[in-house]
Amino acid sequence: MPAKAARAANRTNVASTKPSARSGEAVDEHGNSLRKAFYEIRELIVHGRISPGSWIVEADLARRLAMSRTPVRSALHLLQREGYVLEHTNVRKSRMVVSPLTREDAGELYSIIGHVEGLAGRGTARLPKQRRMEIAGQLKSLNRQLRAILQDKTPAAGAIFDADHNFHRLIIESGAGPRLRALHASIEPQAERYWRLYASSILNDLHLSVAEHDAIIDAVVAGDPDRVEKTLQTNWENGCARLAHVIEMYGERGSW
Amino acid sequence: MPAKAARAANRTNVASTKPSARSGEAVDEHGNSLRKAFYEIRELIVHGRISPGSWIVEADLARRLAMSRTPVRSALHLLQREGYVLEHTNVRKSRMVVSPLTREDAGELYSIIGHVEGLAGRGTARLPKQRRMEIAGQLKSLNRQLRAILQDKTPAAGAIFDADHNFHRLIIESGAGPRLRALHASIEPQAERYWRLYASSILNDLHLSVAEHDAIIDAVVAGDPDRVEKTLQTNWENGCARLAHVIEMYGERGSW
DNA sequence: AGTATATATCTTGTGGACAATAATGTATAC
DNA sequence: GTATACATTATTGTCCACAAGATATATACT
Repeated sequence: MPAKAARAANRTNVASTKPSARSGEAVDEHGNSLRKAFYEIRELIVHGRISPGSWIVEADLARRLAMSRTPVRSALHLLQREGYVLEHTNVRKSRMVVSPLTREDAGELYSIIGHVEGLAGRGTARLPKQRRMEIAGQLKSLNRQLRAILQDKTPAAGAIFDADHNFHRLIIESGAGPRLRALHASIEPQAERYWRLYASSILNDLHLSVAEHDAIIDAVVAGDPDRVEKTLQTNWENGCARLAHVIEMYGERGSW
Repeated sequence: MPAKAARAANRTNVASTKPSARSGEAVDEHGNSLRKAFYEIRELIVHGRISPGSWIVEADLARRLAMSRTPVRSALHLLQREGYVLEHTNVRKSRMVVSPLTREDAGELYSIIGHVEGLAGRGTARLPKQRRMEIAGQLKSLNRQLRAILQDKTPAAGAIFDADHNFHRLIIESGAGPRLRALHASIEPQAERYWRLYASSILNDLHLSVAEHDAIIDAVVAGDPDRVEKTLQTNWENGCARLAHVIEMYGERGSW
């Protein structure tokens, strides 16, 4: 009776092979699996290591992340709620797939981000003048960086992304409250998915975005909430248009 | 495939003695616990049955909802990410509390909702004329309802809330894509928390909101995205101001 | 009494067992 | 050869046991 034996063994807690942390090792500490699962899976999706539209199996991910299904499962639910993953709508049994990348979705996503950042930008614009100048200085520096990278004959997509990302992040950090910040943090990486996939094709148009950044900086200096909001929205809107063009050319991913 | 072997061995399973569903009973079906937990807990929080700032214990909730801790736990994580619940930031051990209601949070929340709805409103404003007129008709009807209720000498807070809610929901449904809709669905109930708590004190000022609705309707009829967005934002902004006043008077809940 | 330490208790975090359901494959009847 | 019933496998959903951390309580010592 293997089953009974196994069960009994279980209960008496022979405990076998304790995973207890050894002396010096930087072992995964207890209590971080869910976080880890969330960020790692998100990373996998954002970086396209799991392709859009593909089929997710909890057990596979669990094995890959060297943990049990429990935290993986929770992480997937979080990711679902945030839009990284879709639930293939069978009643009472959720089949999860990586959200596909489509032109339509990109449009909605970008406009949401534009508005969220626009709202944050209003906050930034209302800061005291001194603080605003300080921020404008940093923004200028970041934009200079961006320009410099773009002038390279072989610009590294990663570096460009980081600079652009930092530019926008600075605005969020300085002008948004906790809620808005969380919202941005949950949505923004989804734009990165599109960026990464089509980056190479967008690079040529990127000087346009840099120019738009200048307009944003001017508006921050002026301390004009409406203008900051507007210029930010425009930046995302145009970014979306540039992206849409590329998607049109190369096709969507994972939607079939 | 070692997994397979293990599974096969497992399968001896004598077990039974099962809580299997009886013939006719409307037994809770397998596969809906998480959903149920999420909505029920959210409901408890929104309705104030668990007071703001109070201390959540997974096991208690699990007992209350007649299920195990697992789905409750997942639901709490979702609610945390959406802002209904806060993690008392001890590293690697999350103590969860119901988010307190504060003036500051209300401000941020309302402005986010205003902008989200504003964006949806832009979508509504861009619909073909015929559809817009149809929607405007329904909006007018809802606003008439609202006016009627307000004229009662003993207006029922619930009815008012529902009418107002439907008004805004119609705009979302008609003008927002799936992402924006989901976003709204996750944020909006949090405004309801404030509403429910301070409802009685706001009732007097509510005719102002009704007037603002008229401006929204006009803008929809005109098909002017900027104006629809603006009027919606104004509606929420003013709502927030009215609320802030009351919070100032009666104090915050759960922040100490 | 007051403080510090040990102990008990409560709560959360994770893994894994099992149950339920969907998908797939196989055999059988016709 | 096809279609239907049946068996098998793959995968998700829930529960429970136990471990790790906190918090509260009791005890010892000065």
